[in-house]
Amino acid sequence: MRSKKIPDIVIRRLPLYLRTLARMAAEGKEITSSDQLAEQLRISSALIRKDLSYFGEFGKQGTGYQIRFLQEQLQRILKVDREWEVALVGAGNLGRALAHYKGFCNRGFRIVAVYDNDPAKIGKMLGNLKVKSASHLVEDVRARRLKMAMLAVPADHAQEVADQLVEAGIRAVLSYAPIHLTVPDGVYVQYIDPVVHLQRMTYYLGNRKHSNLKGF
Amino acid sequence: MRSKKIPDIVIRRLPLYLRTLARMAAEGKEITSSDQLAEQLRISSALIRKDLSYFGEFGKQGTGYQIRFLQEQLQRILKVDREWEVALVGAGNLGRALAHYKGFCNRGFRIVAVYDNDPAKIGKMLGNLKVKSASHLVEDVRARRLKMAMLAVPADHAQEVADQLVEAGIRAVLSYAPIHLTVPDGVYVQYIDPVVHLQRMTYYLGNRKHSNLKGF
DNA sequence: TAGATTGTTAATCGATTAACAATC
DNA sequence: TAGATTGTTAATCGATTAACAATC
Repeated sequence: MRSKKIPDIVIRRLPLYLRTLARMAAEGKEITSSDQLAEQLRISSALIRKDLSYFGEFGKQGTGYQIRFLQEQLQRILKVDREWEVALVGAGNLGRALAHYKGFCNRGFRIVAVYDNDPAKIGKMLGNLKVKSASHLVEDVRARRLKMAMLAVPADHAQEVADQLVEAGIRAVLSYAPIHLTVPDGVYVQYIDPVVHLQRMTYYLGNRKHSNLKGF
Repeated sequence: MRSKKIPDIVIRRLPLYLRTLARMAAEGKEITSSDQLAEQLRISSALIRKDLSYFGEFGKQGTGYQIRFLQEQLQRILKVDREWEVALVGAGNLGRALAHYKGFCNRGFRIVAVYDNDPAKIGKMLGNLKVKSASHLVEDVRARRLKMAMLAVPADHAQEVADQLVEAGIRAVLSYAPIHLTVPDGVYVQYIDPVVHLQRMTYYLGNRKHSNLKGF
């Protein structure tokens, strides 16, 4: 089963399954079905069953899936059955929001260091972390063997910082800068750009205030 | 050309084209080609030409695309050749970061109102906006005829706020809450959940610190 | 048992790519 | 003109769905 290459599009859905399972577990549910998951996620139940079947047989005919068990399996598959230590670069408003965000810790991640190049910010506390000088980034990240980083710096510094992160041994970057980063093979980048998401919706919005006035 | 339904996956790429074009324009370039765009975006040039051809003929054989012109066309298609007024709900750390973010204004969006239900935050300034009570949200948003909103509230309030936004006439929501929102047909939702993005990368990361020790 | 739901196959659907005539 | 690049078609590739035997 693990033998043939699993499509990235399948991998990309697994975190969504995990999130829905967590929700169900929080509601006290113990068992679910591909139909229930499908309804929550607005995809077909066949797709969910097929996705899961790449990795094993996690359900029981006639019953469905044990939520706790399926969570554990997906966490293992996605390698979030552990805690990844993450570096954060950028201690501006966005960096602060990320540093304070409570949602990382129980889903596999913890920010363990914050860097900035602004002397006014270096030394200040962000949550329970002291902001360190970006000049220590490379040696520091390498010494701690960090593999993941979040990038919350202005667009015009993003590539430069990305280069440093790669040099320091970072393998996965979550970038909030609205530019495409160039990185070597084997380094993974995901982007979050709120404007892109907003622009994906405006296409579908009618032009006029009174959209019930069809044709006018 | 506008007659047959355009696949959503095409629409989803247009903002990325727009972003790359903006970058090129900022660098002083005036003309580009599907090959150049493709290289930047790591997709095939044929795909770019095909995507654009859904909407018209924007290039010139032998020459390529006038960057400024293509930007204008894409902005028009995505309806971001205007400024959309956006409501922001949630004045916590994330809300603050969004309120201060400079990247909205020149890409079609402006936050014009901020709401929170925390008495300690109501009345405070967030950037140049005064935080208003969430109790005014519905009448306020409706009166201003706002069509878009950003949701930066804790997960356990997100659905409730989403319901209010829909009631107030909001047609598109960008949600930062890590849960699936249920909304009526005709209301569009996009999600930003950094943990999902992180979890999409860990699958590909080796387990061990010393990943050069193959097999051990 | 009867009912429900899985895992899986084959069919369908849709998206991407290769190729090239048109043409700037 | 010669070279370059578009817009578009047909072929390929990949993803989703429908259906159902297996089985809990």
